[in-house]
Amino acid sequence: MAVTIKDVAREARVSVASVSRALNGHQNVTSETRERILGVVRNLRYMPHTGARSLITRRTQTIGVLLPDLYGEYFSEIIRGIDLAARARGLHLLVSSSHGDAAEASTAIRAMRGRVDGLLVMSPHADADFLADNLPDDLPSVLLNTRVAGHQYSSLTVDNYRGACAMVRHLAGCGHRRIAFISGPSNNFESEERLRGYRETLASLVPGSREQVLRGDFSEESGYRAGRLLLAQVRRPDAAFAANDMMAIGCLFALNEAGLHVPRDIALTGFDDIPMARFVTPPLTTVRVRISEMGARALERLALAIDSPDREKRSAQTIPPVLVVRNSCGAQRAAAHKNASAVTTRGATP
Amino acid sequence: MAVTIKDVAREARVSVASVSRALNGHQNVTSETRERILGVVRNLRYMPHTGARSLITRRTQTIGVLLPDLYGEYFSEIIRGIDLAARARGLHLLVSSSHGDAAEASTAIRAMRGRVDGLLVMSPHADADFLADNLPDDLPSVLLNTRVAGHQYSSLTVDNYRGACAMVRHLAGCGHRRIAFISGPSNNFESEERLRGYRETLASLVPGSREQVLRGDFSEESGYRAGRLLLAQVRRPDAAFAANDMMAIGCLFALNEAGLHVPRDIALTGFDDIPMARFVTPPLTTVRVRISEMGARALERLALAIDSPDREKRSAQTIPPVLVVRNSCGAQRAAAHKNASAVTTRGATP
DNA sequence: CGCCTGCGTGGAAACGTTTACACTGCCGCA
DNA sequence: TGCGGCAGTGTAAACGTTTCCACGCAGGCG
Repeated sequence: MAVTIKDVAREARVSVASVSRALNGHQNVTSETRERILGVVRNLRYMPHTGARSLITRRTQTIGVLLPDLYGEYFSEIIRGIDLAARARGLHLLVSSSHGDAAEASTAIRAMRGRVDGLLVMSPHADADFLADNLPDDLPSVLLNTRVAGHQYSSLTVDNYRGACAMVRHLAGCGHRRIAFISGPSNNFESEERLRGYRETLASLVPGSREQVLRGDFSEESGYRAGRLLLAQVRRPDAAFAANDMMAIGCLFALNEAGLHVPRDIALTGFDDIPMARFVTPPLTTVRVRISEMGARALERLALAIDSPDREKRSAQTIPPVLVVRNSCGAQRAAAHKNASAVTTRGATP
Repeated sequence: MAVTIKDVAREARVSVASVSRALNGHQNVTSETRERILGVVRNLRYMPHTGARSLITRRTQTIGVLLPDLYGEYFSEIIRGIDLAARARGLHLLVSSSHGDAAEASTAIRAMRGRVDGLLVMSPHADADFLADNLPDDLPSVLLNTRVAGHQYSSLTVDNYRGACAMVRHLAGCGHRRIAFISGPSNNFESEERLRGYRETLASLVPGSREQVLRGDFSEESGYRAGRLLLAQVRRPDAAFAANDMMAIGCLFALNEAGLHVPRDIALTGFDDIPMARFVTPPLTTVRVRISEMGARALERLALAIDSPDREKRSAQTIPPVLVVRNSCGAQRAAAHKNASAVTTRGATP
């Protein structure tokens, strides 16, 4: 049986109230009794039961984090950013991954009731109905890259549309005309926005061009398959733009395997700027999202909302991404070297 | 104010006991009342307060995970594996990173009291004293790659020593004689074991050889610095073995930058087999740890210990790692292609 | 007809804290 | 001397559940 505050009180010959006061640093307890109590606490190796405490204080010092998945560098970076900001504020993290399953996401959120002070939800496949049904309205929440109706929730969203626009503009600027797009999963907000950016920019910038969309699902494997499909075409595009970096890397594998050289034979770009993008050969031209920073920022907003729920202003913030030009698009001659990848902001912030 | 079980009871004109029974699927409640209660639950959008529930049931369905850091693919993979296994068992995850700080690790563990059913601790810098002082002995725990005295705790440990031995043996077998080692942080169990493997195998296999150890800290940056140091030497080694993949990748950058070709000019290998190891050029010869699998296994053991604490047998399991030969060591001619990297078990399992 | 059984339900204790409130001395001041 | 106030401490309620126990009632059986 674990030692409780009562055991400490008995041993120290005081009431539980005094033990509580001593432990929480309240003033109204003599230093003598305080010392005695703390001594007993050490002896008995007493640790307060945080669960019981939070029942009465109504504070858990914990943030619930709901992610669609935990696989790959993208989510790893998100969590890292969140953790960084959480640690700075002494908050703990209860993480859950829903694997794109709405039912699972729903139960995950329910399971958090009473264990967290706020919710950080990243759910690119969620729609307004889902949120309305599942998000407790008494729990401060921040939505991350989630399709959101209006000003009903606090949200932080990467401007995927503009990012994709910037990339297509860049590729067109490099002289590429036949630009293929490797899309993410259907019904995914981020994927859809990136696709939209590709479509519209291609149509407006390269008149008479025909779009070519290869369906992927954000996984390396699907990028590889898309690459194989590209290779099989009679008239290959001169550039491929993958909706995220992992698919670009998978595609790169397929192209290399077939003996093609990127960017000489075909340009290839991605989206996200995961750490790995710098390390592949050639280094990937991509759209930088500052993933961990985004996670940290989301947590900051949530923490603010928790601390002062009264003046919580629910607003939708948009983060402009930034085009990062490396070697895979053929725009750069010089060999890339560490930390010196050129960063261009062309068109990312209008 | 959030809606509680009392509100539901009042609305449904039953006692809280019946509501509880209806919600938990107990038998002794007529289907009529059950329906009525569940209807009210839906109407009021009632969600049970899991915190209050766990106070009385003494189950939280949550596992505490303490990691030294959250940065990079290694930890990302660990978490993924843990999450995978946890989801399969309907368990939640409370994660904490200690950033190598013992005090922080200590408070993190304390903060978990009453919120978790068990603890998964990865703390390569912890010693027996720290564990004895901070690990509650009434809480089932599993230690991951942690220096552990004996049979006092349940633990899962990669055989870093043998892994390093296998790598040095392989490099020597490739004809390399001057083999440098880029070490991890001091006072880190895993780092020390890998260094020991390097030292002993080098001494026994290459008589008259002189070891060369460059001090790193597992970060890419430190690998890069080690690479610069290697380049500055009058008589360069013909192989460098980094204590983890990220340092090998950093080192690779430094070497490439200087115009050296790996493996022609110098062989380079790592440890861990993080996903990225396959994607760099040349693909990295390394020691495969099956990181996510290890995380999953650790969780399985913990879950078992929680379910039947009576017959919990505290034992120290060791996982034999496996040598993965790719191109960076110069042993292989053929171009690597997806999923076809040769896997050799030489010496990994005696 | 009376009693036992069993089923559905309600009352209340318990989980481990925090905290509002009450109490007890003691000190200082009028 | 008497009284107010205050500092230190204790009592008990509260947080939102689960569950033990008791109760009432219906039905079956002797």
